[in-house]
Amino acid sequence: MVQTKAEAETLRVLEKKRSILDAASKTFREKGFHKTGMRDVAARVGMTVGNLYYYFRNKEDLLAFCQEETLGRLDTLVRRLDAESLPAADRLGRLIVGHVRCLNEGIPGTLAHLEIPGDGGADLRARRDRYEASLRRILREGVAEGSFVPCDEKVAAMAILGSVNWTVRWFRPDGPASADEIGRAFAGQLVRGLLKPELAAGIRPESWSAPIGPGPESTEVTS
Amino acid sequence: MVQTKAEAETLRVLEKKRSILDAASKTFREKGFHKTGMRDVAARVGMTVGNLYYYFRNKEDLLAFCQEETLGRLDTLVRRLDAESLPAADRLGRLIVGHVRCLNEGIPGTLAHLEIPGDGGADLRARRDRYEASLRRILREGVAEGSFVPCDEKVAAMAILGSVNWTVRWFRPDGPASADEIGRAFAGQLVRGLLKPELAAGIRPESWSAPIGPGPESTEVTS
DNA sequence: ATAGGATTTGAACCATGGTTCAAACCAAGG
DNA sequence: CCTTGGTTTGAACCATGGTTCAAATCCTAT
Repeated sequence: MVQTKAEAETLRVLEKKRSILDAASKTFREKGFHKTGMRDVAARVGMTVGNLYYYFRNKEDLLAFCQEETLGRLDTLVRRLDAESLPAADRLGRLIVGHVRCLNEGIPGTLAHLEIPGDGGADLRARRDRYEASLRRILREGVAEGSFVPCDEKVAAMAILGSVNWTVRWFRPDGPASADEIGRAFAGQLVRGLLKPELAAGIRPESWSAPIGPGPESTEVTS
Repeated sequence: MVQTKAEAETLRVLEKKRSILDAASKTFREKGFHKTGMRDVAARVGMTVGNLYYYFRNKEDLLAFCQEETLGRLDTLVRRLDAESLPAADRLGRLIVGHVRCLNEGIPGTLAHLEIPGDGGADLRARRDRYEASLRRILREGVAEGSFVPCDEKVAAMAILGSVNWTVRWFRPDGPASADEIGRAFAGQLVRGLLKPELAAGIRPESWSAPIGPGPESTEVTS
């Protein structure tokens, strides 16, 4: 039972870390990363500044874990899409809806994706690159299978990423439209922009509203 | 001739201000606004820190003028488009190409458009809103004239703005593609996403490469 | 209960970087 | 010349905010 005890300890700590990350994430989103002080985050969780540093090495770490969270969700999203083999248009549509939801939905809606990771974020950059590669692959396959209009998948990918990432700049949970609705609207518009005109009439953005799982359990919150 | 003398004085100052703004703009773009110090800007123009404050009140002012510069270009772009009455698809295409070029082309390619203006930037926010309103109007007219698929012009506008504004995050002048090429690719993709499928085959993004004038002379660089 | 480690505190530390300022400099004009 | 006002300097000022730390507190095991 030594294991259980140790794990109980760890769980307590893990929950604390998670609550801190929640507070940090929200505050980052509300005030922006630079305008957010450690003291702000501390106040939000109801602890003191110094105590934060018992759980996280520094501010950048806080940001890094937030980004990791989001990237984790995006990862599972991609993995899930790869599992079921759908035509490129549907996969892209689902990816876009899922992406918008990952960034804007749920409690720890993370703005962090916008911030540029510091030097310590080489790992994060790599994961982000991998995600972008997945997106480009979908586009390439769409062109290959003849449903997408021929185009430079790199540029097309940036257009799509711009649209979806930009949402964190203006989307508000209490606004008139939900993240899911925004996502479907975006997906319809963006997929239609890639599809060959004769196929464009057949898309059904309503069906692209994939369920978003919480981040993978495997997300390590170990500093 | 007293006027001439006074104006000569002013011109000297104006040039100095412009060179400072150039340096600031470039450095902001390279290192980001927050990572850029006044000392960096000063070093770039070849003057000392304190001297900057003889020409500009503070750092935020520097940012404000950079944004004003870009907004000025976008303004003239819109005005020019309104002059010649084209179908909505062509106007939107030209707007997109022009926007991408405004943000990424030429010497003072300004990243500032991304940064969120502080309290002093109410004026800037208003101008930006006006620009976005113009974009939405084009979309609305496109829907009205029956060439665009029915959609929420507000959401569609955000998708477009996201794509084009995001370019400042990844576009590099020495990269493989020019701002104009990127702009045309974006325009093709984004316009096609809005057009009714039966019309989508007829678009010519090549023709949307509008000439970009320098910012309007009326741009006041008076602090 | 009590020792020992985990946790929390609050204050202080300190680098960064925006900003100020008085003195020096450098024209032109008288 | 020498005065005047626009310009430049370099150092210092100082608030902000991330970070550290020794002491206090709490929890758990023996």
